[in-house]
Amino acid sequence: MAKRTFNVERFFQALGDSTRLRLLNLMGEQEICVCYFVEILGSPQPKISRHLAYLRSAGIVAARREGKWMHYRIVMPPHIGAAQILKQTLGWLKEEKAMQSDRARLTKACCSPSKYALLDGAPLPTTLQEASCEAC
Amino acid sequence: MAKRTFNVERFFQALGDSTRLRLLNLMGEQEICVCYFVEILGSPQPKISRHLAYLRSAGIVAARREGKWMHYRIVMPPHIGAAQILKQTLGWLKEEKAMQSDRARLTKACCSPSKYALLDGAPLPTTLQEASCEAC
DNA sequence: CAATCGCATTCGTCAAGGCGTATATATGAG
DNA sequence: CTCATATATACGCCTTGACGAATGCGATTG
Repeated sequence: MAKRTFNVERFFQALGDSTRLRLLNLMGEQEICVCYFVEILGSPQPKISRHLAYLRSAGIVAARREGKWMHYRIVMPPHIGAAQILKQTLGWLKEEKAMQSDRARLTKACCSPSKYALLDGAPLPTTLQEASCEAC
Repeated sequence: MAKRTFNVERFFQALGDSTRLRLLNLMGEQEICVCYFVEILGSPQPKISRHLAYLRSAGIVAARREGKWMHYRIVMPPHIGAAQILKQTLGWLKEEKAMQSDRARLTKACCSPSKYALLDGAPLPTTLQEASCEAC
C-alpha cells in the first residue's frame, strides 16, 4: 500500500530525520526484523513502526512478513536519480561514528540474541555479509 | 547568521521541497539575484525570500548584497558527504523536464531583461557559462 | 530629507509530522 | 477458543513549516 507514484519531495523528507537514517543504516544490505531495530535504537516500538511506515510510504523500504515477524529491507526507488542519492547516502552513513556504533551493536546482538529479551527467538537478519561472529 | 554547526537532518529537509529544488536548479553554477527567482518561478516575493532563508539556514546557499540587490549562490556544505549528495542532486535536477523548462526561461529572460518589469535594471546572473545568447 | 525600490521578516492560519500512551490487528501456541 | 507475542495504528499534544497578506528595513534616488 505504498505510494504508487514516486515523490521526490517525499524522498528527501524521508531522509531528513535521524531516526530514519539510523534505521536505513542498520538495514544496509540486510533484511532485519523490527525487534532488532527496537533493541538497537532503544526506542519505543511504536516509534520505530511509525518511522518504518514513513520510509515505506516514501518507497525506500519494503516489508515482508514471516510468521509473527516483519522484516524490513531497503529497496531502490524507481527513480534513477533517487536511487543514486540513496546509495550515496548509505555509503556516507557508514562513515559516521554514531552509525558505526549502531552497526557494531547490531553485530554483537546477532551473535547472542538470546541474551536480549526482545530478540530471543526472533529470526536473525539475513544476507548479512560484512560482519561475522569473530567480533565477539 | 546561518547555523554554525552543519545539520544533516536539516540538509535533507532543505531538499524536501519543490520550490527549494527549483531555486537550487536555477542557481546551478551561477549567482542570481532574487528578482530573477520571482520572475521565473512566478511566485510571490515573500515566498521566494522565505525559501532562500531556509536554504541559507541549512548551509546550502550564501547571499551577497550589491546595492539594492541580493545575489544568491550555492555553497558546498562543509560535510563532504553532504557536498556529494548536493552535487548529485543538482545533476539529477538538470535531467528533469520541469527543471529544464525553468532554466530555459531563465536563459531567455537574461537575453532581454528589459522586457520583464521585475528584471529591468537588475544585475544579470554572473559566471553563467553553459548558455549564451544564441538561444534567442 | 522623503520617496522609492528590492528584499526580508512578521503575523495569523492551517496542515504535516514527531512523540508517548493506549489500543487494535495478526499470527502462533496451548 | 484463549492467550501471548510481534507489530501496526489511533489518539491527543505539541512543534515545525508553508502560505498569503501586511509590514519592516537597507540602499539608492531625487
